[in-house]
Amino acid sequence: MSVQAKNTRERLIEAAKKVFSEKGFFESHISHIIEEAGTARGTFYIYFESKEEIFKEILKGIVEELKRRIKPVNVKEDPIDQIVRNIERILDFAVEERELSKIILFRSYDTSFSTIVDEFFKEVTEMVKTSLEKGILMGYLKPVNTEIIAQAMVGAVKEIMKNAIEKGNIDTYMVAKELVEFALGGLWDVKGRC
Amino acid sequence: MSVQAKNTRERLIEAAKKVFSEKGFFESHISHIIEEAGTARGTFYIYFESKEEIFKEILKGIVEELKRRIKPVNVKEDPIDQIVRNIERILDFAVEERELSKIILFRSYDTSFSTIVDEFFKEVTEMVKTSLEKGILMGYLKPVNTEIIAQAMVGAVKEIMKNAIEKGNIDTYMVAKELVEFALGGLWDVKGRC
Amino acid sequence: MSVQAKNTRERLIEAAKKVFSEKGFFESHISHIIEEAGTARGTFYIYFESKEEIFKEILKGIVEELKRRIKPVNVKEDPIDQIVRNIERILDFAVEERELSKIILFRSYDTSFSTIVDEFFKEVTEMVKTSLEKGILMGYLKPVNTEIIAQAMVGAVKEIMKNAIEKGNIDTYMVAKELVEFALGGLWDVKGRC
Amino acid sequence: MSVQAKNTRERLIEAAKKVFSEKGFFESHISHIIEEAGTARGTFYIYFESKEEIFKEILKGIVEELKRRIKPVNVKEDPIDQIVRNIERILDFAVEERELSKIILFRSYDTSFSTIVDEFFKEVTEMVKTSLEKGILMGYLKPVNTEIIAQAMVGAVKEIMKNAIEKGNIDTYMVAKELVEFALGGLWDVKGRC
DNA sequence: AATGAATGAGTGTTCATTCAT
DNA sequence: TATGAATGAACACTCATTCAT
Repeated sequence: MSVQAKNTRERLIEAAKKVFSEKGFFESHISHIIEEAGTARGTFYIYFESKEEIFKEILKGIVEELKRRIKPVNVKEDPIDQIVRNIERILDFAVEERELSKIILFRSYDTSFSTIVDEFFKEVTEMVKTSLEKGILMGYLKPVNTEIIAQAMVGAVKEIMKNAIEKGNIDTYMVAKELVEFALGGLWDVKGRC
Repeated sequence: MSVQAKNTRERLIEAAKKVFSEKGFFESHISHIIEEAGTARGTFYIYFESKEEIFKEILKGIVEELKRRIKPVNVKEDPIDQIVRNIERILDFAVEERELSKIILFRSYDTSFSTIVDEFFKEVTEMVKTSLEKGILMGYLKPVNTEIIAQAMVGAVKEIMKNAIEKGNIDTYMVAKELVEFALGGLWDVKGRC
Repeated sequence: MSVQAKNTRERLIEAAKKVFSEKGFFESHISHIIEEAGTARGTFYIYFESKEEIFKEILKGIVEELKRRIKPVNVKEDPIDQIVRNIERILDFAVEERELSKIILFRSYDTSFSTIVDEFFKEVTEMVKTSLEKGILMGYLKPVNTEIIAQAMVGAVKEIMKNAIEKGNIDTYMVAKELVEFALGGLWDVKGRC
Repeated sequence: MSVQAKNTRERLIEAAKKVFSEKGFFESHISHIIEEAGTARGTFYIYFESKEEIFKEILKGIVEELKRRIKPVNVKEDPIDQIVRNIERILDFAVEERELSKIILFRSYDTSFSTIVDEFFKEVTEMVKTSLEKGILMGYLKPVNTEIIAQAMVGAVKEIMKNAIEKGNIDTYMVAKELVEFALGGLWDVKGRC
């Protein structure tokens, strides 16, 4: 694959990301992508077998990047801060890569692709659940229904991501911190209660 | 409109709900709907102007039903219990009307329809935000960033709904209660802290 | 056939005339006709076998009426005046029955119907041709190419009819006279020529 | 646009001319045109946006060609001969381009297209009217009702055109001359009258 | 590698006609 | 007679994909 070719492929991917993020899978047409990329119709099919393929590649890229941003919590440092940082990095992705984030959070895609995204969120939910269980076992956390609470927490972050995409420039660290504090401390004002 | 006609229309709506919930808007075709309903092609167009129209009607129905299930919290009774009941009713919808719930939570639809659903969730978020502000003012709740927390809570319920749809028979009251307790009390085990 | 029935049939015919005159054959739909007539869909098919049939009936009615208005020229009275009167009556039809006239002069219809109208105009052309031949034989008229001139005269009247339909209230006798005088005397100003 | 493309487009136009001339606008279907042209369905839509578009293009072409054949009468040469030549060229069009002529003179088309053709004939009528007025002012022609006579003359030529289309090979110069002589001299045999 | 003209299966939609009530 | 719900063949148009150059 020559440099030129690599450029063409890259151009198509970038174009597709833009188009998919604006219109979703179904309302994006090959004509939109090649027009945006400035290539001919046939050129698209040199690099990609189908519309499905390029979409899947983009989708997998998004999921990989998101996974990369979630780092396992180690015991050497403050676990709470590590969780905040993980959420911060996820929100950063929403802000930095608005187009890509839109694709998985706002835009519609073929039922057959859902597994890719759903799988990812399920994995994350499982991770959170395991962490909660650990925290409970260690006596730090209340003995909650970990499955439910894990789902709730993932749903919460997703929704905040959506808002981050729309708002654009938010203080992701602050938001992540607020979220974690809320999850840990809850809403009750306990000042005078103990 | 005769009884027949009402039945036919109803049959088409029911068929469409099923088809849309399985395939989403784009991959659902008129042929699928009429086959499911057992009517002729032309019959569909007696009752609906287009595929868009019937989808919109179904979407609006879902949103209306969800709104109906969210009752304003009054001061005469325990507010916490009322919130739990609201969430319970929403989760009940996910369990009772799995197909309809799938449409708005899992399936893809035309960008032009998103507003209907998005508007609804924005309204709910706004409601939650206002409630939080009231609780803070009355000194019951901590002074949190109400916008962020409201979004987080709505996202949490959405995610739990998704799980309810998939799981099928869950104890919605218990789940709602768990969720509210988590939101109020947080995760920190405070037994020995005060 | 009861009186009621006759009324229904008549109502459908009148409605069809109006609709056909506005939209032509192809863009007129059964729904337009029954809406205008205030009958049910099925009622239409009690009285007419098809859209074609009712159109044909109307078309034939128009042609019959036009034929009725063209009276053979007799030798007892001034032949020129009789011709003027014939043309006047044709133009009167255009003015009195604008809708019907529109159908044959402006609106589009199925190729299979053209014969009905074309036949009529051909007959008229033949009549004019025969008259011209007679006039030439009797020495009143110049020895022209009767076929060409007959066609020209029929075409002239058709075009004047179209104008009569559009203008609405014109002095049809005057126009008919002007036309005949032109045909007989031509345009050359011969005042000083003989 | 490549040579191929131009050929394909041309082929479609030629096919459409043939089909439209045989069936009129409404009874011509895309399938007829592409079958005649020997292209695939989609190919049609590469070159034309819709059935309406290709029809309009053809219609406009006809009107343009007809306009091209009507040359303004100049004073340097015999005006009568120039008029004869104009009519001759119009009749030549009917003979040379029978298919195209059929489209505007015999075949049915959407009401929305009529303006294109009507406009043309109105323009021509206006031209004739102005010429008549000039002739009257210059004392060559009798003071007739120019509007009526102009219409009559246009209608006459239209009808002769129709005949030319059907007959096929006629002496267009002779017919044009006959027509003009008739218009100028009328039918009265004036041999013994002055 | 790159092009872009050509393809054709597949969509939504229309509308004259039928028929049970 | 009258109704109007139901029918389905037929139509214009779309768009992912192919392939000769």
